[in-house]
Amino acid sequence: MRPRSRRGGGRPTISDVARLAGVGAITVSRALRQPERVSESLRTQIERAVSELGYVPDPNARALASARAEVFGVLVPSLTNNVFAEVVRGIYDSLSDGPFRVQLGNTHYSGLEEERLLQVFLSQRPAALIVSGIDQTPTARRFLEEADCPVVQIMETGPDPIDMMVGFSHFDGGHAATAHMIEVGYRRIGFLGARMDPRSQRRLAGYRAAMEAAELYDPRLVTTTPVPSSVSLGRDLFRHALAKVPTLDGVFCNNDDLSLGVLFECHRASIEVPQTIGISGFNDLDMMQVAFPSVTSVRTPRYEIGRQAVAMAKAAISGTRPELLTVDLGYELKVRESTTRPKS
Amino acid sequence: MRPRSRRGGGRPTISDVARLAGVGAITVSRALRQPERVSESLRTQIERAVSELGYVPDPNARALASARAEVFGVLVPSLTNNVFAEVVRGIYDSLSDGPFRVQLGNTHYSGLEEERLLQVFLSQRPAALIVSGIDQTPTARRFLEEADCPVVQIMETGPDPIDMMVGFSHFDGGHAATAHMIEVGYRRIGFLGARMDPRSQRRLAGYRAAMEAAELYDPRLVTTTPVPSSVSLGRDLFRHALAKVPTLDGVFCNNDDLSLGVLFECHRASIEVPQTIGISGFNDLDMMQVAFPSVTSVRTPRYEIGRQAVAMAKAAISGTRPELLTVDLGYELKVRESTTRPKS
DNA sequence: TTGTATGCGTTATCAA
DNA sequence: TTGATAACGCATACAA
Repeated sequence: MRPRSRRGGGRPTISDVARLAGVGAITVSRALRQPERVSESLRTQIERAVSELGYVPDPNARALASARAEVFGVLVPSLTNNVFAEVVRGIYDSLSDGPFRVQLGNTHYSGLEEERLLQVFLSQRPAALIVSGIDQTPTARRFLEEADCPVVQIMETGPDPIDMMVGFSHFDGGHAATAHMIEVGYRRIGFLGARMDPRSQRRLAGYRAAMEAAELYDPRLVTTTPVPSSVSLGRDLFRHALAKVPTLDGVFCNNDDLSLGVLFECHRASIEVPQTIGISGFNDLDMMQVAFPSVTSVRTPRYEIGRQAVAMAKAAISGTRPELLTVDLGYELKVRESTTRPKS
Repeated sequence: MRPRSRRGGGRPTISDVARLAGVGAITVSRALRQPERVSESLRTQIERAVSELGYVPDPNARALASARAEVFGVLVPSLTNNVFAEVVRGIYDSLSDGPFRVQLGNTHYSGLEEERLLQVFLSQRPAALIVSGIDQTPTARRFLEEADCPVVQIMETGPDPIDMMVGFSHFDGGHAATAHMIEVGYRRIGFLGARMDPRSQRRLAGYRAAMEAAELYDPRLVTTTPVPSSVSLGRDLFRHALAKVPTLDGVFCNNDDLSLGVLFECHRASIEVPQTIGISGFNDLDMMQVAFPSVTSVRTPRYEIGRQAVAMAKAAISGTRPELLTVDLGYELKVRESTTRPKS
């Protein structure tokens, strides 16, 4: 029985490995992190000793000694919103094979909460930070600028990046969906929006630009609420919109929860889709193509955003900063049955 | 300019605070963790020094010195499945006000992956571990038993807990939904199941028990696949089931993605719900009550499971182990339009 | 209630 | 290529 130290739980340490392999502790450390800088004979001995003892490095000690934790700090506004769940999944999938852990924070769409979490994250000296959106508070932005690690802003692209960016244009996405509806003949197209965070605002701006270009814009067509999005809210907003504008012949929804709510309400009220009302959504959840009628939506590359953000951060960590610091992954308008009708 | 140490990034340390406050470092340490054990005068001075310097404790150094990281390790099989996203949200919400961080791991429904992640997590000496399900591999179970921290198994309850448990009976939930459908007059009730993880299996067992009790069980009524669940898969499974058993008059779906797929397919194929086909789901996603027709489902307390798991772990950490080591949070059958029809 | 000495497990530094 | 030494920043043990 090897003697147990006073406080440790008796787990083998790097010294135990060194002793068993007959080398210095620092050589073990190197063999683990930069195998190519250790002679093959020693490396083999060390590997044997490691597996014999079942040695696992202590990440805390490692972080303390190297002044750098192998942690990616990730800040998202919601954990349950499928969009961010997919982003987070992309991040985890890209990180699972390496040494990096993930530190996830839920800002609840609050800038102050983001500041607070940033401070907590920073205290660990993370290897990289991934934050959602481009509208950080001045304080949060300062934290990020002084962070001494790669920073990736995700979901959107825009001018004046803190460091790196991966996303797409919400304005363009909103514009494309709206322009499509106009193109196929809808005229009184309402905008339904919940939460109205900065990205929702830009989708609305895209909608408005398209409507104004066609001289169809009417403020009464816009129905928004700061309330968090949900399917039931989609139903409610639609009812409001219809009450306000009985001649409504289409809706562009801020996201697919809302569009699903609209679809169900149309069924319930026997409103024909796409004949009487056309529906476009945003994000293109899996179910939109299965719905009946299938729902037109703007497909957003959320999983890919997570992967790309990690790839860029990893590159920056390893010294080779990506040539492109801002990556626009685009979107794709998926035209489906809910907006398929003869031009009128 | 205070002299910067060789490696540190120049952040103030506990010694800096101690010097400024004119006390020993250990007193600062105590003032931060156990304020009541430090005299009020010193405490005030220390607090002033802390905020003046902008001191934030280094969690890595703290973990190293105390042989205990303020981290909750959380293992879930999926990040995007709304059920687990809600559980995770409950966990984060319960932990956001304290010193604990969350270390999240995605096992992808793989026992081996769970073992691997457990080893990674354990290397940090977490304050507590929360794992999904009660069917850990023998190796994973051994890791957990030797973990030297509170362990909570979530989602299900069952005999032989490793330590603590929070969940509900999936068998009972499946039984209740099926019994309800039988009760209101459905006879040829199919079971649709995807993924078929252990919890799905137990829902199936509940279905089978109810069907057998009514002498309605027929193996041809059961349609399952190991493929991950999705709305489109619900549609496909339903088509298969209908092809196999044309007399089908109802389906109990393993989860609400599937039931939504069934609902849409019924719309598309002009199959009347609930008259021709009755539908029951599982989990009761928000949208089920908005769907048309609204869908009967078994409501599961997933957010609450996350909160309760954290509460129990916190209690155990602070020495006061909960009197009840296994908590059954139950479920609730929500009867809606999709199974509302006169008895036949 | 407060402080001193020491150790936590690892890596950076510098020399061999 | 390898190793001895000294941090890293904090908490434990023990003494005052």
